[in-house]
Amino acid sequence: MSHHVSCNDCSLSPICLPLAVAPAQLDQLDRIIHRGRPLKRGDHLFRAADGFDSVYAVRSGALKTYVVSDDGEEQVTGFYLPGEVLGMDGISTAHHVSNAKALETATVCEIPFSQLETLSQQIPSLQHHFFRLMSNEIRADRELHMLLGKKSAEDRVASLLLSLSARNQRRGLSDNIFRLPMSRYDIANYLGMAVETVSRIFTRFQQQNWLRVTGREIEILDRARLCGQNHDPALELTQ
Amino acid sequence: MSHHVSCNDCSLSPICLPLAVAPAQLDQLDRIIHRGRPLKRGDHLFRAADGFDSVYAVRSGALKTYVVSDDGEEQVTGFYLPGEVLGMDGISTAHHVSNAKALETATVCEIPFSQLETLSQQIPSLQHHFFRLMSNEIRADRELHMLLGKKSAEDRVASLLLSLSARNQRRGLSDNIFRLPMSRYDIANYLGMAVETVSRIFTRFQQQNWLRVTGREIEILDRARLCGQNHDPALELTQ
DNA sequence: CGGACATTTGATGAGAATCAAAGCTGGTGG
DNA sequence: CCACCAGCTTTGATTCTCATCAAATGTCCG
Repeated sequence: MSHHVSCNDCSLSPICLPLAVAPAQLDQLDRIIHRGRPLKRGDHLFRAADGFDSVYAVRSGALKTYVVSDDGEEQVTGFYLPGEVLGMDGISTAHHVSNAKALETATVCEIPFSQLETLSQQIPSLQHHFFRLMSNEIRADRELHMLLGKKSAEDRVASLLLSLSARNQRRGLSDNIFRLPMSRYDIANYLGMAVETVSRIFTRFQQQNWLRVTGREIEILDRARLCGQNHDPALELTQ
Repeated sequence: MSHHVSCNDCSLSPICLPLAVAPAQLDQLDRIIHRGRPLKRGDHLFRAADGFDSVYAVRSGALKTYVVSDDGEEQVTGFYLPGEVLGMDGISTAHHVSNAKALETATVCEIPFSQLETLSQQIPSLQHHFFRLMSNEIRADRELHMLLGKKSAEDRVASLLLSLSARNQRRGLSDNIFRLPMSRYDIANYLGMAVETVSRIFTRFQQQNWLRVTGREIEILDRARLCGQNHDPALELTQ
């Protein structure tokens, strides 16, 4: 029980699980949470086929999840930043179905799921919040489905950048200047494209002055264009 | 309260929500469920931006869900067959985020969500089952992510056929001969490809004797090949 | 029977993957 | 503290899968 920071002291509590729990009951939640030692870049938090016991909230750093197909291909399925919860895809199978790997030094809070279920029986708002969390994950997946099914490579990259931007803002950080925790490979894989294409798109965005890119440092210069993208036929004529 | 069939009498109960509820408590679940009048092909069960009140279990027929992007493009996000639950993506937003439309005459059971939450407080196995249902949806989305991100058009079509086959089997129907409830357009849209490509792939599968296709009637002739797909380089040489 | 829509087939083209190779970076150890 | 190396990133050339365009055919339903 080394790194004992209670939810009370955690700066993420307004956007993390405590959000759903009245101050009077926060201790109950706090008691079931384990704070692990930091993960180093490349360390696995869990692997597919590990028994499923817990979900995890990111406290610092960043992780990715990925699945591996029968023929050995990896598919990055998500990026997780501080305040976000991962591991929920294992609930239905008693074992994890994806792998979770630290993209950089990271700390997580472990939340044993059966205890969380018990606690949810006593705290309706916690049950509700957890349903919402999972629902949110499903909703995001629907949007991703649209992105992968219907959108161009440029749209996909823009969309990921805007998502990261919004999530930074949610944590009270700058939404215009931030650092990508993941490699171009991870971005490409997540978005279903080749690394080279991601790289070229960063270059193109930069030439158009929509973005300033220095390695993994990103500055968004023209959010409107990045949102709208170039699909508006009227727009194209005026350029 | 017209079409009153209780869960007790429903042939789907072994694969639907009642699966999670002890016989003694089934009445409680039964009482909160509304059985609506049948939907005709093309009718909407709900639309994005409708208030979210309920989730729905399919009793007969089939539905699709879809989202519409800012620029008006539709993306089919799922197909729902008897015994399956839809609408869970609306939990987190208080309104639905997708649209649900009947692909053919269909009946559904409406399950008011707040009552389901209350009941879940009393029946732990129901809470657990619902977590599992949502987790399952997330897991399926991860697999779809892989499909859209990494797999060829042929793989995608094969994979959808196998999924429908498995879901038919789960309902006690034939897993080799079944009818597609959706159009080629819906298949193409769901899988992120053009109608013409879907059509060509059906033709190709048929020429290889992996499949017999008559309109929407499907017969799977060579399941192994359909699963394995054509990634085996040795195989390609011999053809 | 007719018409709208669904499906199939063919020809062409575009976007992005792949192949190839040259910088760049950051972490490690001397 | 700096040099080195593996892995990351960029850029260019070529290829290929699949989208798009066009049009014929089929099918279901009123």
